[in-house]
Amino acid sequence: MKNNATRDKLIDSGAQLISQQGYNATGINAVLKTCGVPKGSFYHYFSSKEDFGLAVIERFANRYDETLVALLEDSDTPPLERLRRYFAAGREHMHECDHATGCLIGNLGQELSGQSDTFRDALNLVFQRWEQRFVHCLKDAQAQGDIAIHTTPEALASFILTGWEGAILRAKTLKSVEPMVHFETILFQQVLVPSP
Amino acid sequence: MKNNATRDKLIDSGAQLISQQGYNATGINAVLKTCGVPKGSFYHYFSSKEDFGLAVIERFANRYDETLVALLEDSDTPPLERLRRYFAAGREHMHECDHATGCLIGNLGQELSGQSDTFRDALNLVFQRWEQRFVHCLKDAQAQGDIAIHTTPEALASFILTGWEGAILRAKTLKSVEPMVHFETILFQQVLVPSP
DNA sequence: AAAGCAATAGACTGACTGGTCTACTTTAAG
DNA sequence: CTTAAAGTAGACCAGTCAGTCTATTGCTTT
Repeated sequence: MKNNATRDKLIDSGAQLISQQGYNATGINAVLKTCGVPKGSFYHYFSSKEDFGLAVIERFANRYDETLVALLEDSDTPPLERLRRYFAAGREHMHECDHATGCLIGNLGQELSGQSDTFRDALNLVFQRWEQRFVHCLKDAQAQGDIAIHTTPEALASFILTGWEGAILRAKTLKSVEPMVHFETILFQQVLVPSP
Repeated sequence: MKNNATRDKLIDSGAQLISQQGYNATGINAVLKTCGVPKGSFYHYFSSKEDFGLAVIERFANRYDETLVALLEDSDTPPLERLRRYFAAGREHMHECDHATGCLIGNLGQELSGQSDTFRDALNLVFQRWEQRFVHCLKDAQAQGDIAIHTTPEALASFILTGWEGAILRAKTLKSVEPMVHFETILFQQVLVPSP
């Protein structure tokens, strides 16, 4: 059986370093140093750095999906309020990391999707899963008459995800959540509105 | 005086490689190889890789600003039509680079703004310049009664820039301009509309 | 023609990269 | 108790990294 303790330590340290510095800028030795694991163990659990990177993505995506479900599929809360909470959580995270980390998947998507098709596919799947969560929430909002959807729920979900990711990117370079606030304001004021 | 020919070759090759692979993944030797310049010349014109990277950003920003002015401040064209053309040009570029390159400033913003404050400042200034171009165009549209601005032109410009950058990122991972189309559609359908 | 500087040229350096290799220790099964 | 496998440990490898160094070329100014 797999001893998950060491493996998990590697993935956690890796996720942290890669979030901060990016994939290419993060060396395996740096990961080993921060969690005190020798190199022999690393290549016992992972066949290569790419393999390791994919494991980091998978772990992050799975954990994040849990919080996403908790926020966006909470049937006790009105759909638009769920979205509000999702954005608030994102803003809070941005503060916590001092506007430096942002979104791991977004970061890696930017850095690696032109570099490796394997990574691009993996990241694309994560994004698609997220979009589906949005679609579900938007359909709920539509069903309850809270919003009118002039295109398709899928297109609107894409709009929200891309807009949010872009706002996170801009917040990093600006070191301020202001772009995230602007996005949210205009989104709720003009896009997520009921039919007139 | 500066011999600009060699320096320009270095910057152009660098911009191309960095666009494709990112900053950290692009080695100086690779740049030298693609344009047949010896290392002595590189360190004659640039004091370090960071200095070189900043020159690449500056060159790209200046060139891009020209096309931005040509598109967004063309007073012969209605403001919203100018925006349409801007988006169309972005989509075309995305096709040309096979959905791999995207936006150099966005890429570097993602990769470097957590890594170096010098880079972050430089990239932030470029984004701010772009936003000002949008602000100008949006004010024109407002003055002509084409759109109603419920927040401020600055907030709306931020919204458009971040949404567009996010759509480019998503287009890269999806290898399709679909997210860019969705963004444009919903933007013109629900955000850039006249007062009712 | 001589001097001086801008620019070219590329061998070289120490540090670091991802990855391999062998040796050792621990755990579990028969 | 024996044995095999899982996991730990880190020295080591070839290659690459950004950056330095010295030597040489070419042009300009005197």
